[in-house]
Amino acid sequence: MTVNVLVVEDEPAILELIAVNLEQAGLHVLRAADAEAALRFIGEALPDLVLVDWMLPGLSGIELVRRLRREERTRALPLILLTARGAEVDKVLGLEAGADDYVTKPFSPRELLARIRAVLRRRRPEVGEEVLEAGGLKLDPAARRVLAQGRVVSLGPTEFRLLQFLMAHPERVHSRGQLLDRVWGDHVFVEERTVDVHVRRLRAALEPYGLSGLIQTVRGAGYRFSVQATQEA
Amino acid sequence: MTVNVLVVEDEPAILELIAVNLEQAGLHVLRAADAEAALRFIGEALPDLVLVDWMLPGLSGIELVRRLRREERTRALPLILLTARGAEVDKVLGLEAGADDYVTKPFSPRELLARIRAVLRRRRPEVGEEVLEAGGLKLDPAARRVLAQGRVVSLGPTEFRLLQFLMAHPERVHSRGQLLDRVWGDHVFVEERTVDVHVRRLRAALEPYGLSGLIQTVRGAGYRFSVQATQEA
DNA sequence: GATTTTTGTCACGAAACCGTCACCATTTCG
DNA sequence: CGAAATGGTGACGGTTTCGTGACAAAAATC
Repeated sequence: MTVNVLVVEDEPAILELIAVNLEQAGLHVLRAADAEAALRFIGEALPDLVLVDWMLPGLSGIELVRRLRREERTRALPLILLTARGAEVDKVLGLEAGADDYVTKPFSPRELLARIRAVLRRRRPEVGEEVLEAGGLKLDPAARRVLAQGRVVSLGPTEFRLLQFLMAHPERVHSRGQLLDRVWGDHVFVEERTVDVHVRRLRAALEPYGLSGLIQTVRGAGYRFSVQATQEA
Repeated sequence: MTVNVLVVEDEPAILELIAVNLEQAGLHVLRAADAEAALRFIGEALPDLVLVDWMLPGLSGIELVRRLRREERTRALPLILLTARGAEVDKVLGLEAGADDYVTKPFSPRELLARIRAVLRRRRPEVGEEVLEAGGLKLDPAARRVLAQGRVVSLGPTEFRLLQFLMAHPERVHSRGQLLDRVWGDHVFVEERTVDVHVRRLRAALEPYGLSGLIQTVRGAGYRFSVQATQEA
């Protein structure tokens, strides 16, 4: 899960300083020297977060923030403003314009990273929060807990996500490729057979509770979560 | 220090009337036409006070109040409800939902301002005044005291707040990031692993009283306060 | 101002988890 | 029937994650 951060800063030295720090922390850094370039970048692909310097040639940082907040597509884009000194006015203006946070220069790399993390996690996902219940199984995403016949089932993170996806799309065959995309993520490179192993682990975890046959193999196609029995005689 | 007031009102004329009055009194006014917009505003930056109209399109004012009171972050946010006429039912409902005060339309600017000042003066002491009790534990925020099986447990301030938050939101996994935001505060920058250490200290403090397993680790996700046992088989 | 408590960070080790492979059983099809 | 394809299964090394004890800085207390 790489995080893309767009840094908008006209001073090359500072830009590189920031970029190196962020990249050391495992973030992927996109660079823009002014607001126009930033807008072009964002127009092509939405980054996960934008770091904007307050003072920019041409369109100022605060104007950039306002522009981004006006557009529907970029309204929820996390923004952090870099303000020069402890100019209180700027901070207030910046936050009012719609920035999620501000960092005053000079700043420590740690502070910057901490703020970035804070802003990134503040976005509330709220997707897939509903409790799934089927065939004697109850999966609660908020509690990250699975109950089989009312008893707690211990699952690893991947098995949990796999079961969650299968239960969310029951009575439907999913190919190994689809499962890799939806459960592991589109960008990961793992063998398709890995899915088999996780299915096996999932089955093994459910089997002690008398729940077998819920996850069915469809030869040549993939796997399916089904409450209905598959008796074909 | 300027006071930010968020006014939630769908009638543009009334909204402007209120806004002009408040701004003349030196307050800074943020405007929202409905509850959804208000939630977005509040999500970005907490105002000092929120003025909510009772009648709103979509999510009603009272629903907005309830939502805000449910969330830990906005629990202490001062709220004033604008009710139509002297409908006694509405007043009671509004106050029960968690509003700090109500103002009936039509109102004089002086009255509104007076109420605002009054509410701001007696700002809520702290989040969560209620006594929490679960799994042999009893946490009293007012007394800042925790009882385990009736005996006093000695906890540091941070451990206390951590336990309070966990007990206030039980049976739910909280990531280290969320815990940092809500126990330490959004603008505190500490390592995520610090949460681990405090959880350990909390566990160590509870363990002498035979209370273990209350704070559970969910690998790859975070921690959970749960009364249900995790023992399988 | 000195002592005690609290707090954040780190290093280390244990445990859990993951991806891959080899091997075997079963099915499919020439 | 035999070969190829497909999926189940157990095991193994590498990585990630978490618990734990120690330590120094900061804060509170006396």
